[in-house]
Amino acid sequence: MNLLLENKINHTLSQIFTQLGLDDKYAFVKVSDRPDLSDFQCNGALALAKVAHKNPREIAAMIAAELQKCDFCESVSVDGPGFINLKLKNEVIAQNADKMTDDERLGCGMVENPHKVILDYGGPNVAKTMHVGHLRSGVIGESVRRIEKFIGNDVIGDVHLGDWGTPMGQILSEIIHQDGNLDKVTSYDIAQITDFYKKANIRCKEDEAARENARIITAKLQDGNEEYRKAWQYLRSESVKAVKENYAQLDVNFDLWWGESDAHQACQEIVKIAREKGISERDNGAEIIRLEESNKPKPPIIMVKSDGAFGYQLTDIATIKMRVDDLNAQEIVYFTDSRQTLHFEQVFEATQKLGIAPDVELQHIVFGTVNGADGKPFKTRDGGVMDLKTLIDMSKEKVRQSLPKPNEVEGYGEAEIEKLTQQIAIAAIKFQDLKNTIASGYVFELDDFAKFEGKTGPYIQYAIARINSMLRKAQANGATYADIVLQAPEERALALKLAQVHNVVMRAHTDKEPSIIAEYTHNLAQTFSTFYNACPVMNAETPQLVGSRLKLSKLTRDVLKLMLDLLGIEAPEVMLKAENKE
RNA sequence: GCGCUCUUAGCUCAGCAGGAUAGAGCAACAGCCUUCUAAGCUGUGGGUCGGGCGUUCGAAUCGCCCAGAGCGCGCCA
Repeated sequence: MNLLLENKINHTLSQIFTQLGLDDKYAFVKVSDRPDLSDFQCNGALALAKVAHKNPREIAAMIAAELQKCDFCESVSVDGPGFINLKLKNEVIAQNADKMTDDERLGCGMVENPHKVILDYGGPNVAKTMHVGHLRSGVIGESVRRIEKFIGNDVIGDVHLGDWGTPMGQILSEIIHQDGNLDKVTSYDIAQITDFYKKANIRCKEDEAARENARIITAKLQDGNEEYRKAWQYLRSESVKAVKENYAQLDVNFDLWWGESDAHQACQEIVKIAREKGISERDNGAEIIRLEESNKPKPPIIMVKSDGAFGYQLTDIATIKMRVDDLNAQEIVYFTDSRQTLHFEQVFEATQKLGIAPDVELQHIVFGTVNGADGKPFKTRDGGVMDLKTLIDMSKEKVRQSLPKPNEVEGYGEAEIEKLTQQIAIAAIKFQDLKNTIASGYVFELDDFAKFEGKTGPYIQYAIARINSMLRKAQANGATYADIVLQAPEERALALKLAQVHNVVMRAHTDKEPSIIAEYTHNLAQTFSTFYNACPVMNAETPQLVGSRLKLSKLTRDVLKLMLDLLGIEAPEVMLKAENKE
């Protein structure tokens, strides 16, 4: 496959560096910080000068002189303390865009050595309502799953349901507390189940005896008590149903619906391995694994609690073993908020001590919590958490107001309008989340999720819809595509922006950072809008120019759609507007 | 008490393997619909990059100190 612009430059640069006897690790360009001076810049001379104690401008001049000879540069200059600025020939950028059009991957490469990666995201719990706090993990995980798949990795998304801890005992004990037994369990719907859970939670917080009782039931459940198992099974399946509905709305998908309970068997194996390796010990009735205590002391892993139940770290360790043994995982990535940092440090260290996942890369991607205006994890005005469904409904209602009523527009009845509403509302919600870098928490502004202007999902969908409309008209007029030529600065800027797509996707992949794609997508849509405003397409001066701009627009549309797809966002064919909308 | 993370424009956030004039969206203000969807475009104003010291030719970016905020610290998950 032909190298795309930026890679082609890097490749050439690398050859030049080697030829000059310079360390080629600095042989790369980045998109210029000074678009007035250049398309790309290389800061390598500055870094090299530092280690070699030489004049950066001299080194830069040497490199620039060689670069001068290559066939793709319009101009090469050394500026400031030693920046190498290069401007590309218009034809080179144009040809690059043409090549992208011919490629079904739009110029995006794949990884050289694909491997098997398990993504652990979502993590909803049985009997707990899904709220806005669950949004991030699911939405980010889904996007990373798509990115990994696209670049060629064999990826499995696992929801890793929270279905096995003390909360299970709590809810069972609460039902028994209220009903006297578990006979009526199978008649309860999800609303009642979550209600039981809430009450169980409150009672266990206040009442020592209730806590103790829940603990006993948990242990019995895990031990295989048939009555408890049956009731639990039902609660689990009802919860999964509700969770699936929520995720379906958001278009968040999983390949596996494993839960903590599935690791039960493997937990016992881990305990055995730990004993054989002599790394476990008894402590106050519990069985533990001690961890590093000198440099950065960590509390030990409590494998088996003094009441006989397995600790939750053990469940995660056992799950790693299963993923390695049964799924041949080579990389496992967890997506949780920052509160679990220590937990995963413990789990990873213990996994290493146990030797159950040699050569497997374990990674914990930490994201900040979704916060309210007070900087604390988001709560609604009445102090509760807002559930996911409410959020989605609010966004949908806002979208509905901006759309025509069913059958106001020909071909758009109830079903079509509903689908449009769904697509736009979900785009607004997901993009609002994905545009933030993973690591930082963000403040949840309810209004932002129903905003469609500026850096939002609908803004990008709108750009796509306009191009679609243009392409439809072009087809009706019998216009055809032609080789891309770049005359106006706006079309040059657009073609140059398009050339970045491969690197953007690769960066999003290595950093596991969908926001890089979100940022780029918005930027590309913006660049297109500027072009669209400045350069008439259908009414361009010559048929050749019409064809060129048409092709450039179509390429933009395809890249935007691909990017949205990698974010897990759909692009509707059209964006309709309500009559009364200004 | 110990540890981790954060503090950039009025608001929400980028930028951080040191580098040229610190960016975007929102909000504010001024323009642009008899030509391809105005959910759009163009322009203006707005910043002691929490504070201080240091390393460096050069610091939002690296180090130390201080202040403020959040989170976590063996039987909850």
